[in-house]
Amino acid sequence: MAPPPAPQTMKERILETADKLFYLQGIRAIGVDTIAAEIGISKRTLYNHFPSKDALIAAYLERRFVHARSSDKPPAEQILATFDSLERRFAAKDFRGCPFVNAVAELGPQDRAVKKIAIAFKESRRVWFRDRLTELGVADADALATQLVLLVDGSIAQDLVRDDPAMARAAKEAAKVLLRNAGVDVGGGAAKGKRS
Amino acid sequence: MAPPPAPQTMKERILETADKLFYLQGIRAIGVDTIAAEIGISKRTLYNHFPSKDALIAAYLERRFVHARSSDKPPAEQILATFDSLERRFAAKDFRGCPFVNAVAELGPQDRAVKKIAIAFKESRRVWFRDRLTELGVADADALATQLVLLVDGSIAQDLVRDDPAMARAAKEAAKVLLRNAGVDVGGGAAKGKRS
DNA sequence: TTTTGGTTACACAGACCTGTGTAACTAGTC
DNA sequence: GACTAGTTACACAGGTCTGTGTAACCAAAA
Repeated sequence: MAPPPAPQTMKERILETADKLFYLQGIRAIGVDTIAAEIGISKRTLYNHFPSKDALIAAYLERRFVHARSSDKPPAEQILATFDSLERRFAAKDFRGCPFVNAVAELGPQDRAVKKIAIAFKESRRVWFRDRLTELGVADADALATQLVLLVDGSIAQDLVRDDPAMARAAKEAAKVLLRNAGVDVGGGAAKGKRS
Repeated sequence: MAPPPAPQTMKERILETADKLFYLQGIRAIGVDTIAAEIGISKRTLYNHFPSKDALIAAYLERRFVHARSSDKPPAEQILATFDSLERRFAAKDFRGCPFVNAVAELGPQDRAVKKIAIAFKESRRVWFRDRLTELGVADADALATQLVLLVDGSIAQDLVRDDPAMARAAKEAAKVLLRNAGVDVGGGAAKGKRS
């Protein structure tokens, strides 16, 4: 269960450090010198592993692209658990928004490569939601999945500027309403009614 | 009603151009040289009007901070119209996300000044929603207002990476469900039920 | 006309950036 | 021991950036 003692390769160490600095401080704000210095290697070594900073940026984003997995818990629970995990991440003080959105924001629209992977990531999450909703027998799973990712990305953006983990809880409450409205049982009463 | 023929001041011309370039290409991506060149003035003139690039950035964000006004239309309509206007803006090809979120994303967390104005903007929009909801007699206007801004920011983030104006429509549909759930009449049937 | 305020052209300091070139060093391997 | 692969230190080219200094210029006001 514990990952192997990790005889971490040089490439991995570079990526790990680039990840930390790029994500926390911004891609444009960090030079390759800084990354090399942080690890304690020479800039030359870094360039021996990555042909350019662009390649390093691409690898950084690829590495951030973790595909969500589905557990054996009930789909509705899985969906709502997404927002709980979001809240935990917001509470951590090394959270700084969605790396893909940030990358698109700071690298601009002309960087096709970055945009492509960002789109892929967003779509993968939407599909994950959709599949869970389909399992639940929701009629228009596609539309509802889109609405759920809006709540996810909205809470991320809000937390980025406000540093308020409660945004995740607000998103979860909204998600519950949307799910109930689609006929999904999420506990705590039927669709309508502001009773208590 | 029409604004005066605008004997635009130098300062205004600089701000206007800075706005266009900062917003479309990114704050870090644009140098003061570029802005001056675009207007056809010397860099010296620019620095005669703004003491530093930071000051220009601050002024750029201040200028973007337009307070939403409320019309005399019914509050529910006003709320939903927000998403229509969002969709129109998404469709325009010079839309590139929320300038405040983008600024925070690319300038990093240490830039207190930028973060402050970004927070103020986000909060002003939340308050606008809340006030409309209070007019409607919604019980927990605060909570619902937060959920609505999540939908707004979520659709903006999604459109930024996907260039898909339909995100605004999806947000609007979700907003309708949330409003109905709070007892607001938004036309098209009562709260629950997927009847057509 | 003279003065004055804003402007221009242009050079430049000082910093930082990406990326390369090179010679020396330090393992491990045959 | 000899060979090899990866690494290091370091200089440097060539570019960009912010911000300043300076002398000339131009137009409108006094």
